[in-house]
Amino acid sequence: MVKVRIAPSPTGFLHVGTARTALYNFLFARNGGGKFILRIEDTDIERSSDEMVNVIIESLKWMGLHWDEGPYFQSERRDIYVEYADKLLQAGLVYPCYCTKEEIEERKRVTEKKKKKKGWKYDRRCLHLTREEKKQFERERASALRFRVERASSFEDFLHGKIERSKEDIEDFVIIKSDGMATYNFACVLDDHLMGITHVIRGEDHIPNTHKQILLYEAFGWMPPEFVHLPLILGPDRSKLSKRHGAVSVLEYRDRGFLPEAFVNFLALLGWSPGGDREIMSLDEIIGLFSLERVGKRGAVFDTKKLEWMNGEYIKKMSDGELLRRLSPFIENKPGIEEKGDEYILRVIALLKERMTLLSQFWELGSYFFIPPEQYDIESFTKYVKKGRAETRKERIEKVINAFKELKKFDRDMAENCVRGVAEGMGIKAALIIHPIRFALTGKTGGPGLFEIMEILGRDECIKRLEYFVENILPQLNIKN
RNA sequence: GUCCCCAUGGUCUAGUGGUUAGGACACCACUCUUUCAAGGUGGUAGCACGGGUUCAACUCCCGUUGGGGACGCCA
Repeated sequence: MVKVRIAPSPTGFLHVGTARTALYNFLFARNGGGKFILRIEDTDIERSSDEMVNVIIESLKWMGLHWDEGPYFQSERRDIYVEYADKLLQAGLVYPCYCTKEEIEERKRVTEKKKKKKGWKYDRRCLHLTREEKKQFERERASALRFRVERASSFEDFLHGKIERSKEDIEDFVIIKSDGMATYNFACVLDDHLMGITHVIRGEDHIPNTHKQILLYEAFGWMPPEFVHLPLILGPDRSKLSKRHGAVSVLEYRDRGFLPEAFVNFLALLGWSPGGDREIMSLDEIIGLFSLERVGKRGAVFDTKKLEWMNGEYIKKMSDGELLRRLSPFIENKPGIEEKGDEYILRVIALLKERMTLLSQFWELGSYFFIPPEQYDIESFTKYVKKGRAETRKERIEKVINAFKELKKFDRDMAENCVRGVAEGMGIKAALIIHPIRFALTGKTGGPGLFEIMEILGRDECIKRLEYFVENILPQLNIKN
């Protein structure tokens, strides 16, 4: 049975790239009936935080990636790492290193300056210490443990095939830090082996690490797992996606109004394709279709525009009731929401959902259903008037108000007949009067059909807003009648 | 700089030796409409280059170029 893991580090929020890695691991496990485990790689005690652990967990849950085991914490497995490190020490495969960070940095700086290029490798100073020097250091300094690299490393990557690296290109790397904690490479190998991980699916930026890890597997005499190095997710400039490209935190996407379904669907397609033309797929469908063979080798640019499009597709397909639930965090504290109630909001959702691409747009697009316009987009409206497509004579709008006052019933058809009737009576095209009315009611020049808006607002509210408009806004327009 | 990875339109991709190189996003135009979206129709745009292999290369091999990644007692 396959067993995979996602191993994020709680030194920051869950990154979009890590999220995609998590997703592919999850998909691979679910598709093959295997296990997906969560392991928190918090060997950097300084930089790890409980808060970030929670953020990671919340992010994975939001995406619907449920794990079967864990979370395991590497910070709790320290004794295991030390025990295994000791085995390597006994076997003479690792040696204590007393160099301080500063000393190493200094030697590195000097060497690189002399060679006029980058590419420092630990100089093995502590491997060649005399007995006396060693004794001296042992008394004065804490030691780290370095792995003695004596052979080349080679492994078969699932996606890339054979990847090799000569021993000259691998430095003697630290496996136990001077604080006694394992480094990433060491903890990772031990855990992957001890936890029975069969496939290590991770980002391509780990390829250099893999060579070190292979050496460790060999040192212990263990079978390494299958390695699958996924291409990276790129920013618009084709470099590794990072904060400077904009939002990279999963929760940020949630908060901006993306649906997890859309987010996951989009991420799945960033580097994988089911073949053919399918794009909109549920998580279950993706699980059924997923295979590592169909994962590409090319880094993919994270295209927010397409994500937004996809999100809009999901919103449009979603039932109004479900949408109401999803919308709640975005509107619960807005004015008028509480008073109007779900029934009313549902009617607004029906009008707005085909115009929304993000959940957060509901309020921007339709706040006027709940409170009178706070702002009127006079600039846009003026353009309209100048094109001769809107009428702004006070009397004409007043005629509509009066006609409305006569109406006993008020639904979209009544409102429409009424407005069109007034226009006809004045001998002008209905559109000329429709535009200013929309503007008076909503403060905007675009939006759902005017008569549908009217039906929801109700007769009295329409009259109120029209009167307010005639008195207070129209004079500001500064347009000759 | 060294090592490693990659290469189909602006972006995500289908393609697996013989295709008018297909789809989606974005963009443009038209259409629909009271507006904005959505929808419909159409359009611009691509196999990085050079050598091989082959009757035949986008597809296979090599090189060049270009892009990216790693070079931490971070993960």
